[in-house]
Amino acid sequence: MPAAAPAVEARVTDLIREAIVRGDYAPNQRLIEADLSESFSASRATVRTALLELASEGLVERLPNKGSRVRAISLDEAIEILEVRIGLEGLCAAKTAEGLTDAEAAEFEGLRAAMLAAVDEGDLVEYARLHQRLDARVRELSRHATAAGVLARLYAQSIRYHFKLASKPARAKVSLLEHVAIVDAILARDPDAAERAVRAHLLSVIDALRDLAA
Amino acid sequence: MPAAAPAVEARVTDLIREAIVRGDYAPNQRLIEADLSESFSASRATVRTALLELASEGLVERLPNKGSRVRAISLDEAIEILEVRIGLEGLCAAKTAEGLTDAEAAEFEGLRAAMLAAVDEGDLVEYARLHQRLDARVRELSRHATAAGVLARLYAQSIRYHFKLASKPARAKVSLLEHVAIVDAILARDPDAAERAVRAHLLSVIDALRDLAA
DNA sequence: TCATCCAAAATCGTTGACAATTTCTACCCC
DNA sequence: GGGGTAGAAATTGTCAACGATTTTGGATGA
Repeated sequence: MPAAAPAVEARVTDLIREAIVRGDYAPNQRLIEADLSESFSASRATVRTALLELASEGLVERLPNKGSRVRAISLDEAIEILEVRIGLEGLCAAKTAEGLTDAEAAEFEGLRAAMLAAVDEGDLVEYARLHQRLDARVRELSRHATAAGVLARLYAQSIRYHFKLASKPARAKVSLLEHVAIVDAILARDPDAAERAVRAHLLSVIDALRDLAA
Repeated sequence: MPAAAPAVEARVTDLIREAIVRGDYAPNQRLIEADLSESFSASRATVRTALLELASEGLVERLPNKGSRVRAISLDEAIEILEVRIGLEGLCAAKTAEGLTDAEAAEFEGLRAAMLAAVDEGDLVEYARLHQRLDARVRELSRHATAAGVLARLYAQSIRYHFKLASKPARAKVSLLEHVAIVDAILARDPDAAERAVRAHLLSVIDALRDLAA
């Protein structure tokens, strides 16, 4: 049996999603089915399916009989997404703190040390990678499929704003302290403190985003 | 122009969704494209698109090369959904309390009176209708499209459990008090109190659901 | 009896073509 | 010259057919 090639459909969806997230297609740019069909050498129906899927993820906007376009996330929407994330990531952090195993605790200690080192060395890219990994692990270890699923979607939508924030050096120091507080609360196995720490962090991100716009 | 007939695609999606929510198709029942195609007299491609859409809403489960089935929401999942709703509905209630106009306040006072009357008369069906309307209005008036969108999806998924709870007469009295508390907090234009009231209510629903299973 | 294998049926995935709708363009009339 | 209009071009929506994959049922042999 040849190494189980993934369905074309799923593959095309991923390719288009990556292209959007990477910024190959500008916000509000029209996505014409026939063009994508040629670009990715897939049938138009396959592309159509992919666009449908991406529309449900919030990355693409579909107007009946008028085609698809890359959905532009406004600053207001980005803030809305962060507000929703307060509730969801707070929940995940609390659950993670509640059910933390010793092995998981060790992993978080490692991440905390690595984040501190990265910021100390001024390596913003590495720090961004690490704190994304921290967020992802908190979501996974919460074992809360519903919250994790919703968060994954929201995250993809607002990725553009993540880049903008991550490029501000002054932001890293604030962000670091907040993330350390989150890790500390989880390591203390204190669900309430973890939820509060997440809330504080995301409120701070909202403020930073507002400043960025002003 | 003739009253803008909706696209067949959207119509079929709605029909299948209603059939699932109404319970015409049992959980885990296989949904065969060819059969649905005949039932709704639409092409298989249209049905396929509809199933894809419903899968993204969480109502249908799609296994690659193995077809679609009505997704069965386990009790654990229903509880997860309620946990997520705490964060989201709490947010909506806070926003609604924050920006409440006098006209909206009058509407909530009317709903509160109607709910009290319905439970007093033992009309459980009317009470269920009213408190669903209350929830919906809180979502709408929060003007938080992101939270409202996520909530709409989660609500459709867990509708089966709503029915189960709504049919317990003893539950109505508890539920009524909690909803009155929510309305009171909103009318007082106190965001924090509204969020706490929503949290208390949903935690109580989680308990009730656990009892139901035991 | 039971496990194994193979063929046939059922079902999904993909494609190309056609129909319906929207958008663009050139033209005409005022 | 401006505005509206008919027709053409571009694009999406729908369909039926073909190919690929999975499941089913029964025949075979130990």
